[in-house]
Amino acid sequence: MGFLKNLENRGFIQQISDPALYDLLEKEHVSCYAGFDPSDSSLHLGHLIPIIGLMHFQQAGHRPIAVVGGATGMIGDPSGRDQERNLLTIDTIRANEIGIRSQLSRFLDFDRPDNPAILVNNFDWTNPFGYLEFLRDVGKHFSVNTMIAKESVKKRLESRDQGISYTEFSYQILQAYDFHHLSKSHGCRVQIGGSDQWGNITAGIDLNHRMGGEQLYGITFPLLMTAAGKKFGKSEGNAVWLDGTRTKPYEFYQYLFQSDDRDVVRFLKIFTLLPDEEIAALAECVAKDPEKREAQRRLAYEVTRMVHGDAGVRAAEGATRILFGAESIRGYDDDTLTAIFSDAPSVDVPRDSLGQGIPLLDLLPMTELCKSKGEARRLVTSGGLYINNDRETRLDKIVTMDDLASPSFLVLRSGKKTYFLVRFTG
RNA sequence: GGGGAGAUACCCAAGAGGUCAAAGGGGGCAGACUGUAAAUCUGUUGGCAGACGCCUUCGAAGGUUCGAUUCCUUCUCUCCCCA
Repeated sequence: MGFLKNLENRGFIQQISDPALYDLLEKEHVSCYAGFDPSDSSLHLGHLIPIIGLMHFQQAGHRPIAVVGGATGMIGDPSGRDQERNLLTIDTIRANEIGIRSQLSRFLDFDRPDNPAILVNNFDWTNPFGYLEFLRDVGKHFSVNTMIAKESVKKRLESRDQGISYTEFSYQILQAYDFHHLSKSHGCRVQIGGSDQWGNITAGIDLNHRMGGEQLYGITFPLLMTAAGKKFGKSEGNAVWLDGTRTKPYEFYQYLFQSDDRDVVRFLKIFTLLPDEEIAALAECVAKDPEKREAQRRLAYEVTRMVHGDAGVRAAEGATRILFGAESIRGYDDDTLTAIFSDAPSVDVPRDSLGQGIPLLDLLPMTELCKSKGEARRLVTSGGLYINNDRETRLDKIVTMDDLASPSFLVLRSGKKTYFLVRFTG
C-alpha cells in the first residue's frame, strides 16, 4: 500500500492540497515539516498527532523537519481563536522554545544516516528581516482580499466585539514565508498540521508559487473528538501534557487507559506505530472481550513508553496495579509509597499526635478529601472512605500507629480513585 | 440624561412576613450495578453537634416588626429600552 494511502487508512488525513501528492511520495523521498507553537513550555497529547505524522514520514525514508515557532509565537496565530491573544513576553517565549525543542528531539531520529530529522526555529530566518524589506519582498505577494477570506480572519472580522489586530492579521504571512523558506533552504515540499492550519498551509503554497518556487503540498489532520463528544487530550478541561512534571506518567497512562471502546482502535492507529495486523488483532479483542481492555492497555503502554521511556511505563504500570488492585496497602516502605503516590496530594501531621490516636473524623478535614467534619461524616457513612484500600465505615474510628501502611504513611482514599497521603513526621 | 427590570447557595432558577438552611434542575461528591467504559438507579450537597438543638447565610448598610430572603430607605452593581 502507498505511504499516503496508509496514513489515510490510519485516520490521519483530513485534507490534502493536491492528489498528486500520493504519487510524489512513492516516487521521491521528500522533506516534510510541522510547526510547533511555543505558547506553552510543554507540548500536549494533541501535538502527538503531527509528531507521529513526522515519525511516519521518517520511517518511510522521508526527512522530517520540526519547526519551533519562535517568531510566529511572538505574533499569535488567530486560527481557531475567537478572540485576540495576549502577547507573551519574549522571555516566556524563549523559555518555552527550550522546553519544546527538548521534547521534540525525543521523538525524531537525528542520526539516521539517509534522512536525519532536523529541528529549526523560524526566529532564525524571520528576525533578520527588515520591515520594509519584508513588505516589499513578501507582503507584495499577498492580496488582502484573499487574506480576509481565510476562515481564521473572516470569523473575527464578522464578530463586532472582537475584531482582529493588524498583528494577528499578519500571522498568515509569516507562516507562509516559513514554508517558502524551508522549501528554498531544505527542499521541503510538504507541510502537515492540524485542520485549523489549512489556511496557513495553503497561504504558504500560494506564496511559494508566486515567488517562483516549486509546487508544494499540504496535509491536515482531523480534530480528534472522543466518542463522548469531548476534545481528545483534555482531562476535565486540562491538557494532558507530555511534560512529566505537569502530567505525571501515571496520569498520562491512565488517561489513555481509560479510552472508550469506541475510540481505542482509532487512537491506536494514530498514536502508535504498531503495524496494521497487530491493531486488527487488538480490535478483535475489543469486540470479543471488551472487559479485558487489551487494546486500552496496549495503547497506554505504547504511548507512555514513547513519551516517558521504559522507566516511565514501568512506574505507571506499577502504580496502576496497586491503585486498582483491591488488596490492602500494608507493610510497604516509605520510598515505595512515595514513588507510587508521587502525584497524590499529602499532608504532614506531627507524629506525637498519633500516640493517643487521632479520631478519623478529625483527620479527614485536615486533608483535601473533606472540607468539614460534616462532609467527612457523610463520606464515611456512605461507604466511600478507604484506609490503605480497606473500606472504613466506623464513624468513631481512631487512627493509631497500627493503621500505618508504611513506617510513616497512611493512605486515604475517597471513592474509587482519589488518593490522599498522610505523612507522620517528627 | 429619562424610563424599566433585576441581584437568592458552585451555576441556572423558585420563594413574597413566621411551617426557609431556603422548591426544582444542572453540576459536584459518594453508593449500587459494571470492565478503571457507557448508560441507569440511590443517597448526599452551609458550619458545629449529630438526639433535640445551636450558629452563619438570600448584593451592602440602615429601619419597621415579637419575627424579615420576603416590607421601607439609602447605596453598589448588572441588564433592557429611549435620548
